[in-house]
Amino acid sequence: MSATRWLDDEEQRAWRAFIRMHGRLSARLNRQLQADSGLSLADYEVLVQLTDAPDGRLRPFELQRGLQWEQSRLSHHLTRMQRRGLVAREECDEDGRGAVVALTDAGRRAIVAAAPGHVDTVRRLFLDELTRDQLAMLRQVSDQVLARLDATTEAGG
Amino acid sequence: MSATRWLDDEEQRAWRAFIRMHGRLSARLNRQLQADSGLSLADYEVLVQLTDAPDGRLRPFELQRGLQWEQSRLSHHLTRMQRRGLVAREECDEDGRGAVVALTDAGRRAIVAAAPGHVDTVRRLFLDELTRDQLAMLRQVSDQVLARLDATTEAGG
DNA sequence: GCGGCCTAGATGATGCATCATCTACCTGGA
DNA sequence: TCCAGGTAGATGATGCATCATCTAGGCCGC
Repeated sequence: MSATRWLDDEEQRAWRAFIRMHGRLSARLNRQLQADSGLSLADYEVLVQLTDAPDGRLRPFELQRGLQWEQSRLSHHLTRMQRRGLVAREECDEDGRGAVVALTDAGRRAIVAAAPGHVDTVRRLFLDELTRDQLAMLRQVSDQVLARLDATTEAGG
Repeated sequence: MSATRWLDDEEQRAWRAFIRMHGRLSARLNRQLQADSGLSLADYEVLVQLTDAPDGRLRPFELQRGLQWEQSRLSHHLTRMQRRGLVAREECDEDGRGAVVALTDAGRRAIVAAAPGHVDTVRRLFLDELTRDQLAMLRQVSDQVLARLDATTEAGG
């Protein structure tokens, strides 16, 4: 490796501010969700995916693609959500290896109850703080970085 | 609460892209650090703070302010780092309640070894992807949101 | 129709994050 | 001087994230 190019002042500040902002924001969102509806942000995201799916049913690997989670994280998380009655696991007819995850009534009720407060908090703490231009740029930046992440394999990075 | 203002299309996309980008980016950074130097991102940040401190020593509450972590997270984390020999806990002369966290030689060696690869990865996966304007915008947005987070108490939010 | 390889998913171990709670010490006022 | 409240920090329990590994069924060429 050649000599390290350390971060200059502006890079340093931007990078640290970004990391810290995300950390604190997600902590707050988590706390609000947890306190008001007993769901974690992770639960919420799983439930959103299932709600958007026809019949409230998805194969775990579809869920995985939608969430971009690690497979084992998803599997463990589903186990916990199943234990709490938010989702159910069913057998899959088309593929003997597979499973189907189904939103339960309790799961549907939970997300319906949680959504307004969560959306409101996202607005108050984040979206309302940004101009429309800033929002567009943020999306642009996020998409660029995501493309970069997709493009680089684990090797070296 | 009044009727929920749901997210419009652009808000939805920007918000989700942002969340996903951060999640995947930090996962990659963590893996790289872990694989190449056996440190987590959290370890790294603690070590950075200590390295920047005079004499490699800080009170836990100073560390906490620098990192903006929860107190108990920090305490647990220090316990683990202490067990691995990266930091040491000492008694505090000025304040009988307090402690002092000191960077050990092993800790110093660990971060010196880890830094180049980490900085390089941050560049390759993130900074190099952004224009200078985008970087400035990101910092601006992060600071705005952080100010918002500071301004709102836990109550309601 | 069976050997190798792939994909779908579960699981045990371990480290991490958070919550609630606890101890010990400091500080200011009656 | 003593007690009330506040600050510094540690700790046990619990849920979460990741790694390595495992099972089982699908798929393909021979």
